[in-house]
Amino acid sequence: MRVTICDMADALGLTKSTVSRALNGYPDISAATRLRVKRMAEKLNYQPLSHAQAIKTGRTRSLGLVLQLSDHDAQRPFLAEFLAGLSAGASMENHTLTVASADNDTHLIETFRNLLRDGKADGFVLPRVMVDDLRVNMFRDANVPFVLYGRQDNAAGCAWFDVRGEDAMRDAVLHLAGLGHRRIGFINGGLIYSYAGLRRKGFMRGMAKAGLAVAPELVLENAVTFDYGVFKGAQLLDLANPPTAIVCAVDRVALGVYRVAADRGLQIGSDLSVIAYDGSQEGAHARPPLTTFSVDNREAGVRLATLLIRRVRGEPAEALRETAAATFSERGSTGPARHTQ
Amino acid sequence: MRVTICDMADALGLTKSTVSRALNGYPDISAATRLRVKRMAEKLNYQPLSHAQAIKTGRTRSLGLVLQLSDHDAQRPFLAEFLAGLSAGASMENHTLTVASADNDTHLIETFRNLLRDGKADGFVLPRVMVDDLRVNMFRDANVPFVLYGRQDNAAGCAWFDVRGEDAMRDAVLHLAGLGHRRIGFINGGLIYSYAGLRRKGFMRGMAKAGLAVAPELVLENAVTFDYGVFKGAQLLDLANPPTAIVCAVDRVALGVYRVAADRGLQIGSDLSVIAYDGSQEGAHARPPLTTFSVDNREAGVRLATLLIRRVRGEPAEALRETAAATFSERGSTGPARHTQ
DNA sequence: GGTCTTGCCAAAACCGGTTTCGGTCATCAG
DNA sequence: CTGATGACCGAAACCGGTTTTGGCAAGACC
Repeated sequence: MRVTICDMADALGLTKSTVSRALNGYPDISAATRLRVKRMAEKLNYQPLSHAQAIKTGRTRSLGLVLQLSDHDAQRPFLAEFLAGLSAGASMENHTLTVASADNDTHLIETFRNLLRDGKADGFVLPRVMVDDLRVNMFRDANVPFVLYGRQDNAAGCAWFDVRGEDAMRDAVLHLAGLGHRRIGFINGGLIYSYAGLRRKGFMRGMAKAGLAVAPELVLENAVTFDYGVFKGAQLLDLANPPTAIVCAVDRVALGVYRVAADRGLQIGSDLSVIAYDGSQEGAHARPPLTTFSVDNREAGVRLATLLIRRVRGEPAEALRETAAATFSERGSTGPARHTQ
Repeated sequence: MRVTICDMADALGLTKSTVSRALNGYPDISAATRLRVKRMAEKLNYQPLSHAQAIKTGRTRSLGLVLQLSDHDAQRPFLAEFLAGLSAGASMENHTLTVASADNDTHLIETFRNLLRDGKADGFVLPRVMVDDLRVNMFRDANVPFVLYGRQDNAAGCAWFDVRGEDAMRDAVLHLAGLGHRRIGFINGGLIYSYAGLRRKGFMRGMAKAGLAVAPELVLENAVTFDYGVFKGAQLLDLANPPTAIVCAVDRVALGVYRVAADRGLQIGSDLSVIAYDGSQEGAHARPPLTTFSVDNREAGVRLATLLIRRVRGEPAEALRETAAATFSERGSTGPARHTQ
């Protein structure tokens, strides 16, 4: 049987109200009693029943995550790691993770509303932040705690964790420039996502730092899948003066570029250098293995969970913002530029 | 504000006890009153607060899923679809999905226990069923509702949904035999998992049905990843009399075989035929696209959720068993046998 | 030495439900 | 006409917590 607050009260010779207030840090409990209660809780392994608390407090110690199915599947391979991190971070603070899904926008807000109304989530983790994000606007107005995996220009009320993709893109350019590449192409991700703007900026900064001019025809946008990689890659390689290296904002797109290169008889690594971003398994198994910037999605999950819990507990959003660096995984898809034109 | 049972009672001129019993189908409520109450619930959009109910009933209308991180990552690409199905199936019956994770076996049972003790899950979905499964033994003894994604020999008390991998393996063999292949290799998945035995049996049945003898050196086991595919694939192709076709129990392994074939200058589809199982994206993007048996993991999630809910509601496990067929996705990695030796 | 705080805890109400226990009324048999 | 029977619903207790209110004793103040 579970040990209840009444068991605690009996064991201590106190009333349950005193036990409750001792555990919740009310000021009218003497330090001695508080300590005695906490010790006993430890000893009996007492954990208040979250949904019994919830009926008064409204909070169930659970974090919400809603998967958007309409979303292209680029995120999916990373989902397991991300979830593992989220649930691990949550359970560190005795929270749990509630996962729901929605297939379109109306269903999405309905799902959020139901989870909130039924107290299934005290706050939400919002992955794949968009430039103009429905969810952010909703929660900001409704004063619901949330934390972003990604950043937002309209930052008021937003807590977040993000990996600095812009730095990765910059470093990718610098790495390629160091190998002698001067015509470097860029295939960006989906412009609706907030990461895309950052990564383009990073690419630009890298080019500037390397003293290279950006040829507008070498900068493409909105590629998020393998098929888009094929399409945009062809666009670049079919230019009269094609790039000798391509930076992709997303691993899968780079694999599309691999395909195009193969079709044209180009060897990745010698004829064409490619650097991408994500650190996916598929990239590691590609041939040659894809040089990329790896993102630790598990750690991201852990960070996001702890940030969200602190947010739920009332800390201001502005104090809950973290970023981390991606780690460069040099694997073999880059090489020195053939001809420095 | 939420509408509570008291609001309902007021609106109806009844007491909350009557409202509660009417909604829960107690027999001492007249049909007329019951109808009136249900109509009003509809009208006011009344939903009992699950954690308020839980404090008496012990059930929160939530399904549990614990991710095992120690597990190799073969399942991960499918996780998103699977989760989407689970949460969709759950929400169809007004349930939610609680996801946790564990990195080893002791942590695993502790995680399950905590979720149960805190009423975070009324029952569990158990993916990746093993031949000798700790979780199954635990829950069977403790009388905790659960449902398997996979089957169990020791079937007592087990409800399940599964895709008939054995039929797929059989059909794979028959397809290859139809193309003239006579030396057909088989690379099975992890023997600790219950699916492996079934798939081997399916392969054997296919061979028998095609009138082909099984060469023991052509049947390998325990390959679950790309790297294993490389290893076992090499083992087969380095034989003095190598197979002209290989059936793989897992897509990723087939991709390893692709690699080995490429290293030996063999064209997949003409020099070597390959059929696998899973229906992964990576397989579809491989070159040539991998012929495989696709599994609808989303649908599996939906089915499992509904089965588990019925199990929680008290239906006997034996009545809650379903299987489905995988769908053959012919994509280009098979071809007629070169030489019928 | 009486009153006024203050510190500390008990008592009781409450949260939104479920469940047990009675009580009323119509019906029906004797 | 009376007593028993059932159908139906209200009253109240309960679940495991939180929060408000109340009260007592010790110390501070004048």
